[in-house]
Amino acid sequence: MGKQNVGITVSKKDDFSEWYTQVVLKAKLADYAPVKGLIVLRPDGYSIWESLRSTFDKKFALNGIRNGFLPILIPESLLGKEQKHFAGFNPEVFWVTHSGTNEIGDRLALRPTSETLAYTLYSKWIQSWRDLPLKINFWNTALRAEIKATKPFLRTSEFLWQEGHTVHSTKEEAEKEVMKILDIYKNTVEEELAIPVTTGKKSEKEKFVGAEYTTTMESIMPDGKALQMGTSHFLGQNFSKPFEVKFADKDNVEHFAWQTSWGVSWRLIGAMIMAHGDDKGLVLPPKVAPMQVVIVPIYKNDEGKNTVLSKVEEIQNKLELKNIRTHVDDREGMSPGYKFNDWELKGVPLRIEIGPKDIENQKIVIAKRYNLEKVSLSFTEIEKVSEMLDEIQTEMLKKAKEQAKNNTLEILEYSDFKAKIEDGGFFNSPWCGKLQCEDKIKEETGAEIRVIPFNSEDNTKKCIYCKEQSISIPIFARGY
RNA sequence: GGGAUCGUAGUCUAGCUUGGUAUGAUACUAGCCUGGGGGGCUAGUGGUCGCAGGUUCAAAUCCUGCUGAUCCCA
Repeated sequence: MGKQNVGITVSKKDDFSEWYTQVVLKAKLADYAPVKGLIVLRPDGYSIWESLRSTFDKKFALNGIRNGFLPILIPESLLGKEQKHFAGFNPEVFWVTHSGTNEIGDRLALRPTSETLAYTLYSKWIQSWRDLPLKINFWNTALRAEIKATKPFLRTSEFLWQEGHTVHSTKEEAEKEVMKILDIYKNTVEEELAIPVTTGKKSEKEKFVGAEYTTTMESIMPDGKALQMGTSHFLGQNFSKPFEVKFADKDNVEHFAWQTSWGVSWRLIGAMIMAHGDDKGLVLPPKVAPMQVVIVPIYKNDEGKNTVLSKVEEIQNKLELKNIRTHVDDREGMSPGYKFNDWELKGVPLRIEIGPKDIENQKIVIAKRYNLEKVSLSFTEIEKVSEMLDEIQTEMLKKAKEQAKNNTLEILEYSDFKAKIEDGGFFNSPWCGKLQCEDKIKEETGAEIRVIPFNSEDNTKKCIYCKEQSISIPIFARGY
């Protein structure tokens, strides 16, 4: 068997974009669908999504949020109820105009997001302060016709996500909810996917259309581009007014409610691929890996095979008792070397090798995917695999944090900004708060304000563009 | 939004200029040998050449339209 085209044929450093696409396809996470801009998730890709979903569901439940389901079609009359919101989404909406051969009068949108639909229903469901807070999350897909070149997980015309929509009786409670969700997002991404994020607010220019303000978490990818990892919006009463989401308070006065919406998508999978993968392929954080340990038995003849396989089964049972997701690669007719490369391409965190030599020495060989180290363990130390997985998870986050730190620069001079933007990275640069400067910087450098980190207010510096007094130090970067 | 490149077996590809039903590798199937880092030999399977139309006795090849992908720039 040749090695041509089986593995990743470019290096992550030299051709990041091609590298990414190859990893997605060759690790069998996803494939292209026969329609422009759409992808298909394969079991290994979907399994990662299911793992994230189950973690989020647990955390949402602890916060009093339950899951619901909304239909995919939204009548145009509803979608257009909040003007700014509609104007923002309209260019990328897919429309259903016919049922069979009959034209539909009020054409139907394939949901680009569900605010308008959800709030139409919320207005029916909410009458009293006793009905609040109302907190529902929806796991579904959203459709937005992408004009730009698409990329699996990062930009596709249909994407898997969750959208949460909550309603509160007070502004304070709603704002608190926005932050609670952002916190859940941050700790889940850091703990499960081992990707560090920076949280803060979006600028007025970049906020969600229809929101009072948008909070966000952003990450810097190894190629120096920023990726939005999730957003949590404070909607104020911008939707409750047009959609009449009203409630009678304890004093019997009718009030418009205060709302939030928030979402993360399968983009997180794309971020995980970029953050941790290497020239051999995918590297999965143990917590979300569909298989955490793969065992490759090695033997020369039937007799050796029986001895090895019975030991393999014993080890597999021990690991499974500790709830470690274990797979035995007993495929015939493939050399061990082929299997090693195959599992490395697919990013399985730990590989155990057992052959005649190991049986003789009462030991196994364990290879760690994230740093390609091999160590040996005696048969009596099998339970250490649990600790190794935890350690790998920790080390991966640590490594990603260092990477992010190296990609973050303090830039005070615009000439410096322009000179270094080609290499990418997060730039901490003072800003006066004016849209004009933000626009000019975007126009001249392609960089935008990705996030204004919490506690980044600073009026002691000069705006990177106009030199007037700064109000904060946002993070500028080119984005995906 | 602007530009460039490309679509031939699961994958990568030759052939296209100068029209004659497709080349090679790899993968896949079977058997034997192998087996601790992408194995060897032998014999097989697999393609309406992205889609639709046109020119022609004849189209992967020439023409038109459509569609999809990749990369670069704002």
